Amino acid sequence: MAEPNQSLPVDLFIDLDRSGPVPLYFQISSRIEQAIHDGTLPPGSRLENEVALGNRLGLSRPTIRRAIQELVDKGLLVRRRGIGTQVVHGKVSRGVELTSLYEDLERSGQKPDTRVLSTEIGEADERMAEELGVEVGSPVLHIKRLRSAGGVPIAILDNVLPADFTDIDLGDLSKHGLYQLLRARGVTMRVAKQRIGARDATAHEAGLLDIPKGSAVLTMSRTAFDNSGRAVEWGQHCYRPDLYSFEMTLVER
Amino acid sequence: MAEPNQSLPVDLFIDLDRSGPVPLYFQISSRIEQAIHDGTLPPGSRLENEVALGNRLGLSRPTIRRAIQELVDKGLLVRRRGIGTQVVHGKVSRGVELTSLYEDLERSGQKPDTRVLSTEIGEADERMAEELGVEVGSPVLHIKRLRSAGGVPIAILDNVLPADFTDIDLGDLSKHGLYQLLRARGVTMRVAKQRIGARDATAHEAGLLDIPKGSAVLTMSRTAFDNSGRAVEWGQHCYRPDLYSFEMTLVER
DNA sequence: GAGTGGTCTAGACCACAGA
DNA sequence: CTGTGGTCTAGACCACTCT
Repeated sequence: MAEPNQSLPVDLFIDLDRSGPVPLYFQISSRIEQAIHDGTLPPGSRLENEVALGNRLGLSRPTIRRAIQELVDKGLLVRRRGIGTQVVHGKVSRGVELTSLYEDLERSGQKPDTRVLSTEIGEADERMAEELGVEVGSPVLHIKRLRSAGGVPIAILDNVLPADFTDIDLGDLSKHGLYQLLRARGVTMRVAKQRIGARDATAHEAGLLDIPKGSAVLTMSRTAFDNSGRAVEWGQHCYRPDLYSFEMTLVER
Repeated sequence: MAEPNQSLPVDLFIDLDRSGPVPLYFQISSRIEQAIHDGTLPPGSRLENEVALGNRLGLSRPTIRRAIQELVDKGLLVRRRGIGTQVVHGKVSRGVELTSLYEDLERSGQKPDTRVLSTEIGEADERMAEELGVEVGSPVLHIKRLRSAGGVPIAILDNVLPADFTDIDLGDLSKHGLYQLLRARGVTMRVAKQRIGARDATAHEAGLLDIPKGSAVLTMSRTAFDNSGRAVEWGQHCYRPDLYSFEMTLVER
């Protein structure tokens, strides 16, 4: 009863698109992920071994391996040498991908809303210079926003951007996310380093977030880098802890 | 000045061990990581292209690719098609691997210390059953601990383990970490799903953590799975926010 | 011994960026 | 056009787990 299922065929492996832009390994991993989410591959069940899967699909083993590895990295599958590949137990099957309650609100029809508190072009102080990797005193764009959903305040967003972005269209900030605007300018985020913590809210923060003075806020500070490795944004955010949390999956490497 | 360095040779690629148990791609990625941390490869500098690197080291391209990919996943390198591979800017080079201030304390000589508050073998309630993937009413081991460093309380740890571990040696809990004990029993953690949040401390928690009643605590709840995909542990922890935070690196996939 | 994943090779063609 | 990373093939040998 420890290993309830033998290897499953998973018939849904027809119609691979070899000419389109979608990589084969991605097509495979998507199909397997779908099979896990809809219960075709229940928790604990074993996958076919890599070689057999490759033969049956007419693909080479490295391609199959990469497809499976994608799902191992996502925390959906577990592999053991000499044993095989199994689906992870737990309510993994659905809903665990969400990163925050904010997205829950967004999905449930609550429209996110942003109020720009202030924008200012100033000079980088020591801390900003360090975080962004620029010279002290170089021009930076400092943005403070209040993010709400369904009329309820959720987070205070404090961001600093290097000189290149001082000409950003500030009017768009109330309509689009900062990352959305940067992407529209051709910037693609690739790496972010962040720290999550907590502290008591200041009186000002408590007022903005509509919570009792001195109660807890969840904090996150993050520096993001684009695809050339250059710092693009440094943000210090604080969230209403009853409306926001961070969810993640860790995989042993 | 945007691209300050051309590709660097990085001479330190001799003495590869082809017979030992350490994979070649790991030997390569370790050497590159070392070169980044000691400044041989400064932020923004470009690596040699994959083919040239492979030829010079006498390795195939897939092996080189895998080595580089390891560091891309760690957030140390960034790749662009048609451009090349570059070292990420920022103080990335060192010190960002630490996961928490707790480890800072540990490194600075403050010995971590654990006090077992209570251990109890009980029946799984609905929540525990759901998190651990066991039947409601099945036996579970419930452990509560207080973790300190240098005599200062840092975290309250509340853990629930399934039936298999009810015979764990509870005396060891004050001397070793829970994960350490599980590993000694042959259990290897592979996947963990966790949620980080914040809230006001209860009076009881405030007393244990030696903080003012009602001030903020950082919370983390986690379910861990072993290499067969089975849930092994469910924990609900709360931390003193002035002594603990979570640091992580995100990479766009 | 049989079956599995882990590693590695030596090529190939393609998509994209820049001069 | 050249140079780069992204994908893919068709094999090979090894280490590990279980029977």
